[in-house]
Amino acid sequence: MDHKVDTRSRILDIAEASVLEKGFEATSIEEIVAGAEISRGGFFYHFKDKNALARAMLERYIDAENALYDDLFARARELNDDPLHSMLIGLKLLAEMLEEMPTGHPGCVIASTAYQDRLFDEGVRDLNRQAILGWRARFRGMFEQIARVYEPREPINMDALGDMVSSVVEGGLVLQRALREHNNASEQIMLFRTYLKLLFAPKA
Amino acid sequence: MDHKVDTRSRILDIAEASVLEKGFEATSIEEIVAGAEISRGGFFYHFKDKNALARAMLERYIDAENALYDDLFARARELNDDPLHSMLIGLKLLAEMLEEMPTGHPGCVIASTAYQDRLFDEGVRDLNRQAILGWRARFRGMFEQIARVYEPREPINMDALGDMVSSVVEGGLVLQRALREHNNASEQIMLFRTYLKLLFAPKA
DNA sequence: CGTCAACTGGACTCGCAGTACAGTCAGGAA
DNA sequence: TTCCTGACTGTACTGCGAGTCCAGTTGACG
Repeated sequence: MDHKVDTRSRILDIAEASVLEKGFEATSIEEIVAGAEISRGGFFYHFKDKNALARAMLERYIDAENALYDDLFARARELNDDPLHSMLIGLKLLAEMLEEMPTGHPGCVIASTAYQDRLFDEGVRDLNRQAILGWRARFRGMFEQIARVYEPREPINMDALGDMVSSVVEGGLVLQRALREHNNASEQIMLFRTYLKLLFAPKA
Repeated sequence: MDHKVDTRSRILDIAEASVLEKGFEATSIEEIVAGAEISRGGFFYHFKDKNALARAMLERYIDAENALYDDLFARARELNDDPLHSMLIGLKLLAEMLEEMPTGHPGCVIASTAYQDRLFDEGVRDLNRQAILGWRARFRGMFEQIARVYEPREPINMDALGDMVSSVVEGGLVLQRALREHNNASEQIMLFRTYLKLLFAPKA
């Protein structure tokens, strides 16, 4: 456990950085082993093929993202007990966090795998799917809690509203990548936040 | 001009279908020439390399998308002269259109190229960038027109709001692809429509 | 001392991008 | 009619990256 901070994790770290920067397909095993300072054989000792690497990366990403959401909205809830206000605080924290990520955000791995479907097996695709469905359920639950206190001003499909968090993050990240700007995702989150404010605003 | 409906366009058609289905990298020149019933030499006669193909595809996509937006919002404007209401109609039409596209929507090519950056040269990336900036300007203009009639209920960054159309479409398409569902993008558009309704609702 | 996990290193196959180039073939200009 | 050119075909080659196979090394632990 000296400089070999667990080779497997080191491979994942290198791969992650490269995939975030240029995509999965464009990331060669060659450069991963060069970066991790191991041999090709060593790579295949840990991962049967590139698919297995993708799967492991996705698992890590999704766990990290879920932990992040858990933490963020738990902190937000501590700051304000009202479901709407704690959600607004959580989204603000999320936007701030996105702004502080110079290169990229795990979220884009979701999009990345989505658009390179055929490169991945059913397992990878299913991981991706389950992650998004998990976020849908998570946010749907939170929005339902809000709706119990503040009646929405317009009828809303709660599943779609739950998806909108992921959608707005993913969409923002796509813009960010394509435009080479740095705050599109956080701006989109802030717009979504304003949406919620309007949607659940008391009629009074 | 008999069965050879212009070989170049035929190549683009085949490539387009394949790229929409499985991504650019996973689309081999081999299968394109097989589909278009030409030789490998024939392909390279028309396109210097895969990059040139990507560029031509993107150009076609962007033109088509712009023409679609022109048409859609022109029709919407004919149906209602009010800027807000015609925007709401246009978004409804857009959502309906997205629902009727079984496989995919050109929009995903934007995301696709964004996430496979390094495969493409500066020209391709710039096309992508200009397209998104164009949509930003287009929608920003429309929202400003609306804001002149209906004062927004919350202060809004108009550039970001313009981007939100693209963001919500792209994000919805990501979800759609990952979840293997078929109406996420149109649902997201409809949510965005509700947003605009709330944002520009008269205070009365 | 032996064993086992965690590697190294090299040789090989295969598929795909891209290059090179010689040859074919239809149709319009001279 | 001849010649030229644009739109190809066909073949052969290089080079790269994924993935396979496997024999051998090394360090920690029982």
